Amino acid sequence: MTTTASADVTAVRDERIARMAKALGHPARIAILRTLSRRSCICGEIVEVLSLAQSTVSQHLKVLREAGWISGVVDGPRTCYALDPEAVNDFRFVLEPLLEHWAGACDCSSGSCCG
Amino acid sequence: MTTTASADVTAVRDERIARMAKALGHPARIAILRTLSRRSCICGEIVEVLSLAQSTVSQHLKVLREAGWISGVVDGPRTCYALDPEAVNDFRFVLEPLLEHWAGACDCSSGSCCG
DNA sequence: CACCTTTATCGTAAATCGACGATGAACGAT
DNA sequence: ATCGTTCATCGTCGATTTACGATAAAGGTG
Repeated sequence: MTTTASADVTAVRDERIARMAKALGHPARIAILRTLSRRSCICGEIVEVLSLAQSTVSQHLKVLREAGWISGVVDGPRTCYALDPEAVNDFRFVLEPLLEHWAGACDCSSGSCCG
Repeated sequence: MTTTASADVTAVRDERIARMAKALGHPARIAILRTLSRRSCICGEIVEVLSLAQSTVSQHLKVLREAGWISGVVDGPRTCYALDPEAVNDFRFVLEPLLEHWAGACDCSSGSCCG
C-alpha cells in the first residue's frame, strides 16, 4: 500500500518535472524565458529578438505556456506574455532537492562498483 | 564585440542546459536517474525496474549518456551505468542561479504589465 | 466601413522521438 | 568449441517536434 502510494506520488512528480524539463529542452525556449525574465513581452518583440518566424515563436510560446512556464494575457490584438515566477519556483523546489541528492549519492567514487 | 562575445557564451550555456534538460524531459529517464542514484546498475537491472523492453531502456541510457548525465563502463558482457555526480552538479550550478533570477524577476506582480 | 497590426492556427515537410522485436557482438561458463 | 547471458544496434512504425508560409480572427485606427 505504502509502496504503491509513494510510487504514484513519485510518478506524478516525475511527470511534472519531465514536462517542464522537456519544455526547457530547446535553446530558443530558454532564450524566450530569459527575455521574459527582463520584462513581459508581446509575441512580436520576441520575434525581433530571436531570428525565427513569427509562427515558430508562437509555437514555442504555446509549448512554454502549456508546460506552465509562462502566462499569456490577451490585450487587444496583442498577447502579453509573462514569466510565471510561481511555476519557476515550483520547478526549482522540486528539482533542486532531487539534484542535490543525486549529486551526493554515488557508490562508485569509493572504488569498485558492480562488485 | 563584448555583446557578441557574451551572446556566444550565453548561447553555448543555453545549449548545454537545453541538452541536459531535454534528456531529463522523459519520465522513464528520470526513473533511470533515480535508480542509478541509489546504486550503479547494469542495463538488465534497470529493465527489471521499469516495465520497458530492453532495447528501449538501452536507448534511454544512450540518451542520458550522450547528454552527460551518466557514464557506462563495459564489464565483461555487461555495462555498468553510474550517475555522474559532476554532471549533476554542473547542471545544478548553471541552472539554479538562472531559475533563482527568473523567479525574482517579474515586473508584472507590481500591477500593470505591458503599460 | 475599410484598413492595418498582431497573433493563433492550419497545412506541410523534414527530422527526431519512443517503442518494439530481431539480430549480432562480446564474454563467461561448461 | 559450444552454449547461455548481456547488451548495443538495426530496422520499423506511428507519433511528435521544429520549422516555415499562408491565412483567418481579433481588435485597434482612419
